Amino acid sequence: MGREASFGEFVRSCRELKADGGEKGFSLRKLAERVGIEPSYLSKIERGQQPPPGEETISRIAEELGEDPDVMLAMGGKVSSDLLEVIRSRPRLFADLIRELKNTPDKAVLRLVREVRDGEW
Amino acid sequence: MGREASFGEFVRSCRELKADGGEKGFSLRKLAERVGIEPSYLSKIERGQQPPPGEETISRIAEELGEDPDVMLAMGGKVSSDLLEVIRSRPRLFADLIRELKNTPDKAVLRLVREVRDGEW
DNA sequence: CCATTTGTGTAGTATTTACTACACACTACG
DNA sequence: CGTAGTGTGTAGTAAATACTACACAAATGG
Repeated sequence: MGREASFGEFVRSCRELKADGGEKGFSLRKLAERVGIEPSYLSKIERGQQPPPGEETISRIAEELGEDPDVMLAMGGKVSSDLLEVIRSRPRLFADLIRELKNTPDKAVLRLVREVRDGEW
Repeated sequence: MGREASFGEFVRSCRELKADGGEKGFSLRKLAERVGIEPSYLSKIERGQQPPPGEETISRIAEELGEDPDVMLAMGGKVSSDLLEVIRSRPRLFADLIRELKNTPDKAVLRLVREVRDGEW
């Protein structure tokens, strides 16, 4: 129940911030409509009464709320399927890399990302 | 049907190699017993008539056949849950890294893995 | 030739996932 | 005051997931 609740709480707080922030159109019902799900379903999700929805739905919620889809997916206990695809294409390589980086501090990983991006090798 | 079939074919060929290689105890039934599933189920999986089994079962099959679990999971269209856990713990970091590495050649990724392992930073 | 072992066919099932549909009560506002 | 919009409760469902149980026919082996 822990993860479901925190996911829902996060969605709700994001939505209420948007709503209070003058940007109208973020009542529970409006968000549900924009995302394409039933209001009652979203209500249950926000209160942790229902587990987080599917990947597509989480991504659409994140998009509507201006949040990072990967972060929101993570809170929902999922990982974007395009990332899974990358891993599955070269499982040995990525399994090793990710396990190696498991206990590596953020800073070092971040540096690695930049190294790769800038092609410093 | 493509992925399911190739997964099954791979399992079958591994098993038959083991069986023909003198190492007894790798008939379909024996493997099924060792893994803890019904023979008929394994039979259908090997022939691609049934989609690949769950993560735990795939891992046990790989273990029994002396194959790499990550590779076998990948063939079954899955990614080990411990890797997912690592990604979910720092989604922004790992999402960026993995997408960055999507089109990076094996050699370069491998070098990265070694760099991390040897702590060259 | 009889018992065992082998792979396979058929017919299910329990659980999880990812939702919908509709009715209800409360509040707000014009 | 009514009506529009708000969140929520109840009661479902279709499809996917991950299997089991049992029976059968062909091959194998002592």
